[in-house]
Amino acid sequence: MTLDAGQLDTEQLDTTQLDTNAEASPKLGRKRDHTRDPDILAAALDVLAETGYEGMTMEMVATRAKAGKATLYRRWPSKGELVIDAIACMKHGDVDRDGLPDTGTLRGDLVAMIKPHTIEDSTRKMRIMAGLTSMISRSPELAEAARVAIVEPRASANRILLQRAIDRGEISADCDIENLAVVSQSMAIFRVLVLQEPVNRDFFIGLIDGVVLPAVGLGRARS
Amino acid sequence: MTLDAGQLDTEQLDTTQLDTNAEASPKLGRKRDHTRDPDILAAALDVLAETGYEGMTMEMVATRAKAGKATLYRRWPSKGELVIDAIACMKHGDVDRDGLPDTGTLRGDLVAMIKPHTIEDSTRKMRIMAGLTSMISRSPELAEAARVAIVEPRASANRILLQRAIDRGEISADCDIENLAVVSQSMAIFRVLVLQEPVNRDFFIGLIDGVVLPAVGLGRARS
DNA sequence: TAGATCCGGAACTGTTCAGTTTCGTATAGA
DNA sequence: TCTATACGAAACTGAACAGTTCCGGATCTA
Repeated sequence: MTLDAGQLDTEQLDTTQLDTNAEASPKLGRKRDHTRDPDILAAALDVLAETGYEGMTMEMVATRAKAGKATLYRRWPSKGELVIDAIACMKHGDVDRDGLPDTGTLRGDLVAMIKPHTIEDSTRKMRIMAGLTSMISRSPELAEAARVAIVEPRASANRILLQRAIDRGEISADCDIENLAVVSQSMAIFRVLVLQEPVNRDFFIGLIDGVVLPAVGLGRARS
Repeated sequence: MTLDAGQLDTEQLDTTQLDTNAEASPKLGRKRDHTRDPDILAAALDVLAETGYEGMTMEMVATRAKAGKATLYRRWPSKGELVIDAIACMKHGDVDRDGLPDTGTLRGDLVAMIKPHTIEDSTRKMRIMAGLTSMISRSPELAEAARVAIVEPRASANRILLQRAIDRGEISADCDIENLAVVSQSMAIFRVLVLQEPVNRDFFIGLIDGVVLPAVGLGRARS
């Protein structure tokens, strides 16, 4: 069993090494770039999404990244740390207020969030999440990395949209922002993980019109 | 890797064997009871909840059930089938209409569903679910078994309560029953799996008052 | 071109675990 | 009591895989 990623006292080393290597020792025969890192991390995420943590082997990651296993271990001390790093380095999408849609209505904003790109991205993240679940309960670092990289970005976007709707007087100020901000993610993970059904545009629209908007006093339950 | 449970053409054999063994061959020196089955299945669920599918070893299950590994393999052809059987044989709680609370209000009914026993049971099921996720995407039988034993009972209970509320005119008939019936489960799994936070009475009450009731036109968003 | 360094590939080690086999024992029916 | 059978325990087999080691070639600097 590989509980190894569980209790690490060395997780500090990771970032430390990264910084050090990137800046120091320019005297040598070659830049100590770790040029292959992005390829390897991307490969790790791919394999993770496809096979899950337990099904993922270092061989698979190496092969997919056209690298040698040795290269992986030169850079990360274990499979667990590689995965944590891969999650942490995920490009965690749109968090900035100004990049968010602002259509004037909550429904407009929520619907505007559903772009093909977003659905694709979301599905991939759900799959990665699914692949992580067994490990998450054993590794606090991994749980935190996943929360920051996958859950928070979308949750905080939703929080902002809801708050704007409150500010403009569109919805009541005492609605349950915290829960509502993660409803769609929860339902999406449930759908992918448990029901094995696709998460598509219709699903999200149905959620907005059937749950979120009614829950803030807009939509069908009032009409 | 143990994808074994994936494509089985023999899952019929399971129940067939059960029935056959229970009734046939009373000629022998001992009833062919498979007396140890319940202990073993219970042990399997325990280990599953604690360590997940990948972490669970046949040794653990045998030890916990005070049985030998050989006994397990005499009864089930593989680890995958044992797990499927364990899930399928789970006592899937209150599904009958008459056992459900009927307090006269939707809120009363939903709150009445939250008994300490239910929370405990729910938490255990969430953990088992968490332990299954990696395998669910590879085994349709397992996915189906989990849906029937874990998801459906509660979802259909919620559907009934919502329908009753509609019938008595308490809530609008065009509310999104299908989605609302799985909101609390989705959020609970999300909370356990991803956020690693406890699922307790307050959480469920918060969900009822902050999401479900507002979404059907009752509760804070209307008041 | 020479020297240092990084990389990919491939062979290797050790462990874990699913599944098997064997054996001594307990038990229920004749 | 005798006999057939199910059982627990323990040893065993074989495969998969994390992590290591070694080497030959590529690439950059001087």
